[in-house]
Amino acid sequence: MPNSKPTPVTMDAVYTAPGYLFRRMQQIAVALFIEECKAFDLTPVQYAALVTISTHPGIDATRLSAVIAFDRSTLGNVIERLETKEFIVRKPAPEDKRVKLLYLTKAGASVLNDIMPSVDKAQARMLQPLKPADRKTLLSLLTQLVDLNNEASRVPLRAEDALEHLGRSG
Amino acid sequence: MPNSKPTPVTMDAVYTAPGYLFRRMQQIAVALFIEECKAFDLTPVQYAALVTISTHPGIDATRLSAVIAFDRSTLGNVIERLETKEFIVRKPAPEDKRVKLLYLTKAGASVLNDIMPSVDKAQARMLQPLKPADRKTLLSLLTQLVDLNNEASRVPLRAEDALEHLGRSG
DNA sequence: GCCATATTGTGAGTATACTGTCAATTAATT
DNA sequence: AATTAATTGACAGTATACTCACAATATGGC
Repeated sequence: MPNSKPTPVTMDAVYTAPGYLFRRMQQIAVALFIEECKAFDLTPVQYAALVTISTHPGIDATRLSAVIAFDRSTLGNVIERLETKEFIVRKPAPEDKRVKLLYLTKAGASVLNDIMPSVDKAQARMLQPLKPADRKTLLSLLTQLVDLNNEASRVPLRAEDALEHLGRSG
Repeated sequence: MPNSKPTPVTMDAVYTAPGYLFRRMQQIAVALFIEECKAFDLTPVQYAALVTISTHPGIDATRLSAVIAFDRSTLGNVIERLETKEFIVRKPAPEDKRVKLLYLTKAGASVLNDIMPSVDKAQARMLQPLKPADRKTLLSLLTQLVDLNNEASRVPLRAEDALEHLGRSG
């Protein structure tokens, strides 16, 4: 062993690290989504928010952030942009003056309906290079890993059922 | 009006989408890295840049961005922060007045050496919830997928070998 | 009823991650 | 050699994604 550097660092320290691979796949996933959905002027996060408001009409921002595992502060900006595009509206909650409830507009429901095929296409393209069996394996492992690591993230996912017990009716 | 019957949207449109899972894992990966490495004041991206400058002393910003698949504009800010922390230095290239070459400082080499165990710990924690065999499977599939989807990302990875032909010596 | 505590939305601040554009400089073409 | 191309680093702008902090409001303990 020739004695020169303290630690022989190679690029493998980057390329084989799971964190690096997750970052790359996130980059690729966003790029494919934007490419397929460019006609709709919606980002992946805005799409997720829109879906959730569609399935949970009248949800508030804090609960929305928990349902899609999204930071509350960041979500404020996302909501603002969706409101500017007139895809959603904010209405003050009658029983709690702090809360603003979120609803889809007709335009929001329409764009959500129309964008679906493009979203599906983008999602399919992400896994397309793999063999079908490998796609299933990867999705299964990823789903497990995200679930088992849920508490490790700064903004853990709190699914809909759990939310009902966290609210005012707890 | 093409659609009289709107598609019944469920949260599965979000939760089972590969793009959503990749975003969650990226969130989790960053959170674990920051947690394990908080003593070193380095982000995952800054770490990757530092490793690459260590293995490629005198690399310039454009080439660095290609080697870690990182946007050139974003990288400018990353480099600036690493310079402020005095982990790297920028030196003007003698043969090309546009180029600034990047080198580790002693403090940079030191922090890179010291942070390694914490980085390894963070990387291990990301996959820890899976069985060892599943970890290998996931890593293998992820590596394949990132490689096969390389051109889909906005900033494709251009590995070191390819770079030598893109440079001045082509 | 009152006070400590918690929640909600919001704001500032930092750090990716991308799109453009731009001037300075270098390389390629004629 | 002179015009054109391409490259480099920098800047502005947008959008996540997180931190901490704050005022307004609501809740629970007493």
